[in-house]
Amino acid sequence: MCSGKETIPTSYDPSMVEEKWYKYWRENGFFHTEVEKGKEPFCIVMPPPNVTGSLHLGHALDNTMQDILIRWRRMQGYNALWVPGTDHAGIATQARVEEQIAKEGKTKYDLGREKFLERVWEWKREYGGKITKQLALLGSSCDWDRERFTMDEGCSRAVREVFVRLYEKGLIYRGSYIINWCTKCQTTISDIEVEHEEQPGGLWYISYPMKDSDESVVVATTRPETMLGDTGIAVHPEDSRYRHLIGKTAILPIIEREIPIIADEFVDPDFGTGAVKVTPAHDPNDFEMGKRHNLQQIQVIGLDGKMTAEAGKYAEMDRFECREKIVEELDQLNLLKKVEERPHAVGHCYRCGTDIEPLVSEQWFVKMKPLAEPAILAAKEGRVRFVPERFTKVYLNWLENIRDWCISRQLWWGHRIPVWYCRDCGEEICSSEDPSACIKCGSQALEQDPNVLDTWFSSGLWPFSTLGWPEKTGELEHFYPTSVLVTGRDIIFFWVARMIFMGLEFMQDVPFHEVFIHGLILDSLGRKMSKSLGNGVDPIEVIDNYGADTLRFMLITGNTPGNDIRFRFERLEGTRNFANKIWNASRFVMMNLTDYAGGGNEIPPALEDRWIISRFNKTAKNVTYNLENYELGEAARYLYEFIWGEFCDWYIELVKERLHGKETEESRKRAQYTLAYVLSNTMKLLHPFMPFITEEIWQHLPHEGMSIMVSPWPEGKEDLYDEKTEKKMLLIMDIIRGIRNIRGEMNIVPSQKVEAIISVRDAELASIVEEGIKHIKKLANVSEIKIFVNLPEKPGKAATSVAAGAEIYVPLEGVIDFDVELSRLNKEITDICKELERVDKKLSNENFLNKAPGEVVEKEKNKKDEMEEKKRILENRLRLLRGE
RNA sequence: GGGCGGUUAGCUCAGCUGGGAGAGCACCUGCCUUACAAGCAGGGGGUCACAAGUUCGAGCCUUGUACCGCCCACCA
Repeated sequence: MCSGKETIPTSYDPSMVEEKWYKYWRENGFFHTEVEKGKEPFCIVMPPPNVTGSLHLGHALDNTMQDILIRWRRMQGYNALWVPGTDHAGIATQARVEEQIAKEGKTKYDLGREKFLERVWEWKREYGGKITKQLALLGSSCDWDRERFTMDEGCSRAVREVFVRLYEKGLIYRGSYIINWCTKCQTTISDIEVEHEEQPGGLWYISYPMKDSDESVVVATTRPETMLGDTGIAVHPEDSRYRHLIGKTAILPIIEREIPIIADEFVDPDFGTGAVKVTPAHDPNDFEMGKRHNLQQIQVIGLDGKMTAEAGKYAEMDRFECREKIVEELDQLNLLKKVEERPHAVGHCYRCGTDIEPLVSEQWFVKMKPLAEPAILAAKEGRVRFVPERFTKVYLNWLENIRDWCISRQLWWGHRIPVWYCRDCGEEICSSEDPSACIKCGSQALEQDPNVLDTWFSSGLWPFSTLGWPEKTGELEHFYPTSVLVTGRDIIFFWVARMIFMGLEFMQDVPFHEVFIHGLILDSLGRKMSKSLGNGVDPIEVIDNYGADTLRFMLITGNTPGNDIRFRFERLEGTRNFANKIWNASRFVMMNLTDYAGGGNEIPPALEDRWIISRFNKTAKNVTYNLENYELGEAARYLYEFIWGEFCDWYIELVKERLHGKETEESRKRAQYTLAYVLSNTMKLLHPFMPFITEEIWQHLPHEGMSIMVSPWPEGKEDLYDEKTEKKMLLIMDIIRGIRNIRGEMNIVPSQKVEAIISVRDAELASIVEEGIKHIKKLANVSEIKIFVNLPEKPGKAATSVAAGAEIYVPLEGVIDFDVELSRLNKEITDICKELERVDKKLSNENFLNKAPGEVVEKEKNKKDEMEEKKRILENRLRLLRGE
C-alpha cells in the first residue's frame, strides 16, 4: 500500500505522474458520461477553441475553471457532463491555408473552391488535434467521446436547419445594405468585428459651389476621397444659415456632378460648418440619409480598396493615395478652405488591422429585434444570470441597441449558405437538403450561393447542436439547459448573447442558467499578451516546467471573478512550492503509515485529532460554499491555508511523538487514522484544483474506489465541528508562539532548551495547559514546564509573554539580554496601548453603548479587560526588570 | 460622448451581507530540528487615492474629485 521512504523523491516531480493518471482516467472511462435519469444533471459545454490554434493562457484559465466545476460536481454525485469541441474559425483558418499555398506560389483561385477546401480539411486533420492534446495536458476531464467540431456532420445539419427555419420565418433576408468590408481579407465582417481606434487625422473643409448663384457651401470631412461619390449635401432643417439653400443644387467639384441640398435632422449644426457632404455608398450615416432622401449610391471605392471607374481620373488609384491627390487638387482649385488636425475613430478589421471600408453590397442578414427581445427578457427575469452581475448590463446594453447581423462571408471555409438560385427562372431556393431541381421550373441548373456563414452563426448553436439537435436526443432532454457557461468577458457579444437568442428561438429555453465570466490574463506589467509585443507565455512550457497542477492553482488563486490577472513567474514558484509542500507532507504521512492496516476511528481522539478534524470539516464547508458561489480563488485560499498553515505547520508537528511510538500503540494508531482521514479527504477537496498530485497521493493512502475523481466529495460535517477543542488549541498555540517569540527575539539557538513557568487565571485553564504540556515542550523546545494558578511571586530574571488568561515566564539566567527584553516588552505595551485607546474610545461613547448590538458591546468589553490585564502584567515586568 | 472596473505593505493581489487591516513574494534575524532549505521559527513594514456625507462605528454604503485600465458609440 505504501512506498518506503527511499523510493519517494523529496521533491515533487509532476512529469512523473501527470501523463500516467490522465491515461488511467481516460482508459477507465471516468471522463465519459451517459445520461442517467436518476441523477441530477450538471453540464458544461466548452467554448470551442480554434481548431488550428494552440493553447494560450486564456484557454488554460477558462478550461481550468470548467474542470474545477465539473470535477467538483462529479464528485458530489451529479450526472456531470463536459462537452469538448473545436471551432472551424472561418477567416483565421482560411488565412493560414492561404499563407501555406502562397509559399507554393499559388492562390486559392489557382486551386479552385473544391481543391482549396480539400487543402483546408487536410490542414485541419494535420494540425487540428493540437489544441485538444494540450487541453488534455492541462488535465481537462471532458468527455472526449463526445468531442465535436462546428463543421462536423451534426453541427452542419443544425446550421442548415436553423438557417432554413429563420429564413422561412422571415428572420433571414438578403439585401443591399452598407456593410463593413475588409479589403485585405476580402470579406464582409459584422459590426462587432470592427475595432475602433482613435487615430490622428484631419478635417478638411471643402467648398462646393452652388449652381445658378455665386454662393458656395463649405462642408467638413475626414475622408475627402469619398467626395467623388457624393450625391448630396445635408444641413439641419432649422439652420438659418442654410435654410435658403434647401432644395437648391450644388456642383460637386472635380466630378462636376449636380447634387441637391437636403435638410435632415441628423445633421449637427454645431459641428464643422453645419453642412455635411453625403456619400451614401461609403458611410453608414450617409447611407441612411440617402435612403431617406432617395439619393443615388455611387460606389467610388472598390472591393480591392482602389478607386473605381466612377472616380473618373482617379480610377485604379489606391484609396489612401487618392485622398492626398484629391486634397492637392482641391487646393489648386482654391476650394480647400481649411484643414484641421483632428483625432478620428477609424474602424479596423479585428483580424488583420486593415482600415474597414464601409460599402454597399448584397449580403445576408439576420433580423435581430425579434430575436433580441426574448434574450433581453431572459436576463432581466434572471433565467440567465451573469457572474459577476455587472456583466448583465454590458449584455443588455448591446442587445438593446442591436442592429441586424450580417452573416454572409466571402470565404470558402465555413458553412455554405443553403440557398440555391435557378439559372433558368431565377428562383431562390432555401433548403436544408441539397435540392436536385428548381421547385418552380424544374430546371436542374442550380447554383448554390457562394457565401459562407459567419463562424459565430454555428458557435451560437453550440449548446444544443453538440447535444444532438435537431434530433430529439436523450442528451438534449436531460442536459439542456446546461448548467453554466464559463468564458472570457471579451466574447459576451460574439458568442454568449448569440447562444442565448438562438437557444431561446430553437429550444424555447436559455442555453444555460449562469454565465461565469472571467477576465483576461495580462503580462507582468499589466499589458495584454499579444504576438506583436512578444509578451505571451506558453502554457505548455509552463506545464513542462512546473506541472499542470501548479499552473492551474496559480491561475485560480488571488483572483476574483471577472477581474484580470497578471501572470508572474514568482507566483508560479510560490504555487510550485505549495505542491511540493503537499508532496512532502504526504511523504511524511506515508512513511508513518507503512504498518497501518486501517481502523483506529474507534480509539478516542486526542486533543489535536479533534482539533484538526474540526478544522478540516470547517474547511470543507468553506470550500464548498465558495465553489457554489463561483469564488474559486477564495476556495483555493482556504485550502492553501488549511494545508500549509494548519495541517503541516501544526498537526503533523503535534503528532510526531505519537507516531514515533513515544506513547501507546493505541495513540499511535489513532494518529495514523487521523492523518489518513484528514489527508485523503483534503486531497479530495483539492482534487478539482490540482487533479494530478491529489490522485497520486490518494492512491498511496488507504482508499476505496478506483480514483479520487469519482470518490465522494467531503461536504464538511457540522457535527464534527468542535469549538471547545479549537479554543483549547488556540490557548496552547498562543503559549507556544509566545515562547517561540522570546526564543526568536533573544536569538536562542534550538540546541538550547529553556524552562517555562506558566501562571494561569484558574484551574480550568490550568488543566488545558496541562493537556497541552507535551506539545508546548515539543514545539517550543522547552525542557520543563511548571504550571501555577495565580502564581503570587513572579520569577525574576525571566522573559515574559502573555496569552489570554496565561502568563508565561522563561527564566533566562545569564542568557537574557535586558536591552532586548526591555524593548520587546515596550513594543508589546505600545501595541496594546494603541488598541486600548481605540477600545476605550468606543466604550466611552454612549451612543455606541446604546445603539450597537449587545454582543458587539460585550465583545469590546471583554477585549478591554483582556488588554488591561495583559498591559498590567507587562508593565509589572518592565518595572521588575528595571529594578524599580 | 456614455458605461464599467481599479486605486489596500516595497511588488502582485485577497478582504463575502459595515463591528479588532491579510496573503504570497521581497526584506531583516536565527536554524540543514530524521516530511519538506522549493523548508522551519521569529521579526519589521499600511492616514486602505483624495474630499465630503450616512452611521454608535466605514477599506466596505452615498456623492464628488484625481489618476490608471477596459468596453461601447453612426457628429461627418
